[in-house]
Amino acid sequence: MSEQSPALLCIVGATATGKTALAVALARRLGGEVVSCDSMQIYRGMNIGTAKPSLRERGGVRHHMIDVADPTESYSAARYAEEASRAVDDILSRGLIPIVAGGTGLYLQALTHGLHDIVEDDGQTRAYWTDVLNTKGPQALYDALLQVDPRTASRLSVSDIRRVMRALEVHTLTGVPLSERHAESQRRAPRYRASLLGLSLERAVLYARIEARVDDMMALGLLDEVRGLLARGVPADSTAMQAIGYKEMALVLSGVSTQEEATATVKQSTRRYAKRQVTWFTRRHDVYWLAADDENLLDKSTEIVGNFCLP
RNA sequence: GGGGGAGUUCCCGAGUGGCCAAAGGGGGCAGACUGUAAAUCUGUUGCGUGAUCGCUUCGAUGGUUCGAAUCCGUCCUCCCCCA
Repeated sequence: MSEQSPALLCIVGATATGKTALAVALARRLGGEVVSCDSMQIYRGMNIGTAKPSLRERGGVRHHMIDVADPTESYSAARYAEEASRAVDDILSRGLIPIVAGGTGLYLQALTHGLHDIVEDDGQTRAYWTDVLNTKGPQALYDALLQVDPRTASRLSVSDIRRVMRALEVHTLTGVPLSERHAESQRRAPRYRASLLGLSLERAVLYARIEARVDDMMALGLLDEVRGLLARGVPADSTAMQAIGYKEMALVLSGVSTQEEATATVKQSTRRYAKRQVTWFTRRHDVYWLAADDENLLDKSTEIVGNFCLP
């Protein structure tokens, strides 16, 4: 057992701030490989709408955790943590520097700190609680949680059905309240000593970039990409099809909305998503923020990486 | 030219004399987040940094009334019908 967990450089920030480009540039300069941390770029065939870096954009740098799942599967944070850490360790073992880049906060946390121990769904538990929800309603579900795990219940809202449900599942499956499992997992040492480099952008600039990017996606044929996915049998209610840009295009294809309306919705949803990302990463106080549009971004980040991030 | 209807807070839209700074929805802003996370959820949203307080607001203006977004007059704008 090594005395301390390995250092891990992570580039975070809202969508459209240039995380990938910086990661690639740093990888080339420092001799590294990129590990994507994006819950949607993992899906094969979802390229345009996820702004998946093209081969050209990858600049000859090897990328991991992209195209690792089929859109018909539903992925998870735990699976990401598992597979991504394998990739990271592999890169380290080859003497290279892994550079994690991405905006999915939960996935990053799962990778660097781990989740509480994995709980396999036995195929019945979720069905049971879903039935309770359907027959007795959300309040009954919440009350049930209140009985077995008041601590978790108290921080959740009755209408936060997903989390209430999950907490109940965990308890049913393990007999241990989720709150206790959280506390346990927090006591464990993080898997990596993550150094976070955050790319920030003035809100108006960020939003303008987002709008331009969505227009580009439309011009590149996002609608056709979605048409192809659906034709290939990707269910409209799959996790993958909940991605911003995809669910909206699906509505266009089914005649529910016009392309103009859908495009506007995509822009709006992306702005909100970006804001949530900002909130997520701002909460962490260990992020070293840099202006994404700084002329000397690469030099500055190289310097910071040298000073703080690498052993 | 005649008849009818409508103008409400960023938007849509309730509200027909006091309990209305004004329902609800949208949007905006802020926050949360441990196996769906580009998902899901929460709070807030006229001004006065807070207020059981004050001020300004419901097309404009003038009235009625102890009191008006709500009633009356006039004007402006929009829509529909008849000519």
